[in-house]
Amino acid sequence: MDSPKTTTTTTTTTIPATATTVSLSDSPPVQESPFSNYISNLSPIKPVNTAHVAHGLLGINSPPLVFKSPHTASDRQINLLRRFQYPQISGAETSKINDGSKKSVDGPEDMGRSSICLTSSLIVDAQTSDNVNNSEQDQPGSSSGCVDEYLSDPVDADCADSVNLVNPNVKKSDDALQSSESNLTNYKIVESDDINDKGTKGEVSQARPEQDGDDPKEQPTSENKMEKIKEEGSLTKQPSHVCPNFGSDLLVDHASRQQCYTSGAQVAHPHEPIQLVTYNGSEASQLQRGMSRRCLQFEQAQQETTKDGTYSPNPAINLFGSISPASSTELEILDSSQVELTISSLKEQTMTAMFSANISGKSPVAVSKPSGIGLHLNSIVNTLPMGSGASGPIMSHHLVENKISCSKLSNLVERVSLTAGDRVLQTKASLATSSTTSESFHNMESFNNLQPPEHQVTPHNKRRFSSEHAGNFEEFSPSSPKKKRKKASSTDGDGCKRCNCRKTKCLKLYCDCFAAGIYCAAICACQGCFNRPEYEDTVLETRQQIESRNPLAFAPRIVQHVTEFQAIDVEDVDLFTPYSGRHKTGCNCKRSMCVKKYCECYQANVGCSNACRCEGCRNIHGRKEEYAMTPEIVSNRANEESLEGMADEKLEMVANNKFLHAELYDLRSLTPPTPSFEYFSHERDALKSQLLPGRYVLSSESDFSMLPSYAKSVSSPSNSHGNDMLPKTSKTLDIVSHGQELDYNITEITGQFSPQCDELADFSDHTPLPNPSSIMMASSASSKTQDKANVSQPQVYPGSARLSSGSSLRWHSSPITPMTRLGETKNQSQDSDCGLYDILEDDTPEMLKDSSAPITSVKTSSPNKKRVSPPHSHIREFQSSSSAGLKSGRGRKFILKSVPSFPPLTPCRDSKDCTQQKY
DNA sequence: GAGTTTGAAACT
DNA sequence: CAGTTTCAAACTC
Repeated sequence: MDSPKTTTTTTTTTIPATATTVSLSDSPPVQESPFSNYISNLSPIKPVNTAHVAHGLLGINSPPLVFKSPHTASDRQINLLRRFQYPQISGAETSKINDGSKKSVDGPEDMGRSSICLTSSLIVDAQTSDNVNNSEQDQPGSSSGCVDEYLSDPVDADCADSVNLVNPNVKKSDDALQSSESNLTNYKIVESDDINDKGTKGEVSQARPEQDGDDPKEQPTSENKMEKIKEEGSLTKQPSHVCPNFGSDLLVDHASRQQCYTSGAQVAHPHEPIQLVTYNGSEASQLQRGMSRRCLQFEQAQQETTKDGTYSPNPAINLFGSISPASSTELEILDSSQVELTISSLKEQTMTAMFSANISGKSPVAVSKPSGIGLHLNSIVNTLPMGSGASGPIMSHHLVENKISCSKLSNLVERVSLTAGDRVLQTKASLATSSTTSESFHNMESFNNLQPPEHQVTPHNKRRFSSEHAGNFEEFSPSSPKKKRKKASSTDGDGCKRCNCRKTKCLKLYCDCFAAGIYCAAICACQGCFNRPEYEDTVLETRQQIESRNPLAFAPRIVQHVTEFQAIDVEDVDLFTPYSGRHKTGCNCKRSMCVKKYCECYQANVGCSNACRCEGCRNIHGRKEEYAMTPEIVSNRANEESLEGMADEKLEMVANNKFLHAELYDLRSLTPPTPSFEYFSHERDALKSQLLPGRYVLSSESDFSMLPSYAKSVSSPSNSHGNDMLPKTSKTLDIVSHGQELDYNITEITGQFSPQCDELADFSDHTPLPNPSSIMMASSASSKTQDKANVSQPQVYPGSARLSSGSSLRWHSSPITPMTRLGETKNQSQDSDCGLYDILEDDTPEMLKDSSAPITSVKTSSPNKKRVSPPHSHIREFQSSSSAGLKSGRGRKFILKSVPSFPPLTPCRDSKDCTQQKY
């Protein structure tokens, strides 16, 4: 935490994680105290390091996986759901899921871990493998219940376990490194994790055994995972360790992983996790393992789900509580949700949720979107609502993303997209909370459905999480069946989706539940439903058939991109969020003008893209036309708008920006859920108040007034959004400035919220809130920063600077303590942010201009890449390169540089620019 | 609540 | 790959 560098170094050595684990296992207490100390001092930096390492590797490796991620995500989601739809994926996933469920059973700790672990989605895999191997089981954990451990647990468990499984040596090395670098929080975390894992081993082992025992299939899958892990080698593991900080992005391998990482990064950074650990204590550690694993699984998908985070069982709750005071509301919600849901089922979700919470730290919100990303529409939907703000429904469950699938951000969205999830977090407290709760419920339900036995408190909750996780909490809200429909179907509430299928037996993609990889819930009004746990075989078979026809049929449809702008957008958007997101296949609207939910893009709160074949697109989230528009155009428009002050134009601008970002992100393959948006939204208000006055106060306000009308004109449905939009537009114009302002605001907020927030705040400026958002933000921010940098300074290594900024941000956030951050945030955090902001502000125009070129390139590649590439880690990379080929070179370079740079960059350092920008 | 509209999914 | 049909959600009344 303290020093990114150390973390980096550690990360490099991360491999030693095993060693750390060993040491931990050996003398957990000792380490703990040091860890705790370190932790207190430390910051996420380590994660960064790990991430660092991981990035390179993971990022590289992961991308492809990422693509798969949809599947994976879906798989994971599925697993979560318990549906092991796909034997293939499902196998591994299922194993994970099982593990997760078991772990979930184990306890909230897992949740905590998961949150922590989230950082290392890889870890998850490792964990899963571990579960299989269960070398981890051994770990006795001593666990200190210290936060460190807690944090570490997730990581450790994952990493350590995985490492152990894979390479004991590696662990040793890691340990050595850690010992040497014990200071590094990351290592510590890892170690702690290990310890926890070990400590929990007993528990874990139990849980695992269950898992193992549960599904033979799982074992194989787990083995597969193990193999993968092995292949990836210590690196991945290390990354996992690293991930937390930084790595989240790098780790991307799988969207889920990425998500995890990102979240983990957030988590790791923030002290919150630590706190959680401390709170949870050994128990947490025990549970954590399971949690972490589950989380891992889920997390991937879940980024979004994590957002929800509501699942976490009581323990989870504890974690939450400990985690983010700021998010207390969320926590509370979660708690309630958790209570309702059975612990077991929830565990995973909770894990995610916790993560999200933790991550968001402050903001529960974070989660949401996640949802959305990469999710099926369902997931998306979930996210959307979130975006809408409080619309909670979507968010609520979702998000964040998510069956899982991302996002992000979301969060656990019902159907998380892959990564589901996309993930995204977004959170604003209110939104987040509501959304989260809903999500959590959904998750719970899905869980229950998935896991019949243990936890299913409810008979069937079918709900699924969609891969994305977004979790919809259909069940959650289960109001009347009919309501289900509306709400369920879309976003309503919660995201839980409910279907009303009559002829398809819920075995076709017509069924939202099925499409989301979720079992139908009691809430569903479907007739002759076969999408139930009891028909698992049928479901799986059907799924396979569908997949055979279209491998991506269950992949998240929406790829979220957390864009830098998102932060900005967030403000304006209010929650729409997902600007950055894009629909993979695009819509084909002819009469709805993409302003109604008939439009999948609109429904997902994402703008139309080139992939769309819509006619007369009026998508408020971004028109197809705009999508194609280059930054220059956007900038021009912005200028015009500023001159004209036309709300519509502003909207367009925003959309353009979003699109641009989206493109960039897409390229990056970031699918981070937009959950964070919500988070932003919260801040946004504040920001708005501030911002508006500043630049566009009048204009903005006028815009607001205009917006509604505009929105109406455009589309009635999104009026609220439209309102938000207006502000956004104004903000967008001012984005740079906003960024500054935001920073301030954020800083404040972050200070209030939590350390984690700091990071987010730094990035997002405003995102202080939610971790998930932070994650998202981070990814987005980083991406944005990079993008901007790239755009603005294509030549420069802006990458380094950018990266540094991004890294710094993260670093700052993680390393920096909240309070410090507050002060620093302005200074340091801003630094990082500043970097970004500076870039943005200074560059904004330039960026737009510059970006235009890159963007175009990006556009070309983006869609696919989005999917393919892993989430966050890639995101950054991509971000840097986001635009595409152009950037790709840079991007990679950046990435590489970024990795190294991060450590050096340390958060504060970058601030210099920030100061300038701000002032 | 019933009926219509819509666009994706499924089918040919 | 294009066109048509089927389907369930979204929407309207």
